Amino acid sequence: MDNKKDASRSTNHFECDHRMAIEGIKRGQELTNQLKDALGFSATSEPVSKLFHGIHSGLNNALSGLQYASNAPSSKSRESKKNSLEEDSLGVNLRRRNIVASIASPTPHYDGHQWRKYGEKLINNSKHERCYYRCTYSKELKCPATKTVQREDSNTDPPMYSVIYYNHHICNHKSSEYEPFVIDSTNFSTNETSSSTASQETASFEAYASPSMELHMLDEFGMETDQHRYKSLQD
DNA sequence: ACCATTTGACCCGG
DNA sequence: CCGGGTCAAATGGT
Repeated sequence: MDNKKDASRSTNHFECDHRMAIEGIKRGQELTNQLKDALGFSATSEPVSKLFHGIHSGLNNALSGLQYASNAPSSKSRESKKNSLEEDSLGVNLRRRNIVASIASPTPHYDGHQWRKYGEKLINNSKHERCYYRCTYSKELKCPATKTVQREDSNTDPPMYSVIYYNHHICNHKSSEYEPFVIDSTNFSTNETSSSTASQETASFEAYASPSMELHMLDEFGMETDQHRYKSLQD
């Protein structure tokens, strides 16, 4: 329409800074997760886990703020033959990718949402391919949430995957934005000892999760809950 | 037959 | 033009 590329010009160097800042924060998130893994059981003690929660919240807020600030509408004069899903009914641009969370996990699946794979790509300096998922309800409920999963190059015994979440879910939310979600788990010790034999899901663990807490939850409880489910998915 | 995944082509920004 | 993200027809499983 009438918005030209004027705004992007004046904030050009800011966008550059945003990029660097965002990269730095994402790096911080990854390292925080690695640190928590390295701490093992110690990381589950209340003061320490509160610290991690605080770190996650701070980083996540900073990330959200930066991404929101650098979210200025750019000149959209492109009109290709297939431009069907530029915007949905809510005006959400389905092609814009706003990072919501970035985690490293040995078990990137089953984070409380259903995903549908729509692509797979071998990335330049990576040994493994990156997989692209979108919310199962992206079509019915116009849910814009997507995620990418890529196995990291490091040959750790449980292979680690970098998971990046884009856009918040607008599906399946009932009353609160901070929806509690349930993960069934026998025992959720975060150290890697005796995790392979955990089998029957008898107990259920539930917790309230804020968006920043979600990072914490995903990484911390993803390990064992995913393990048996991952198998059933792959087999 | 239906639905999710696979996979090569296509799109698009840098 | 290249690299990363998405589309959509083909494929496979149930």
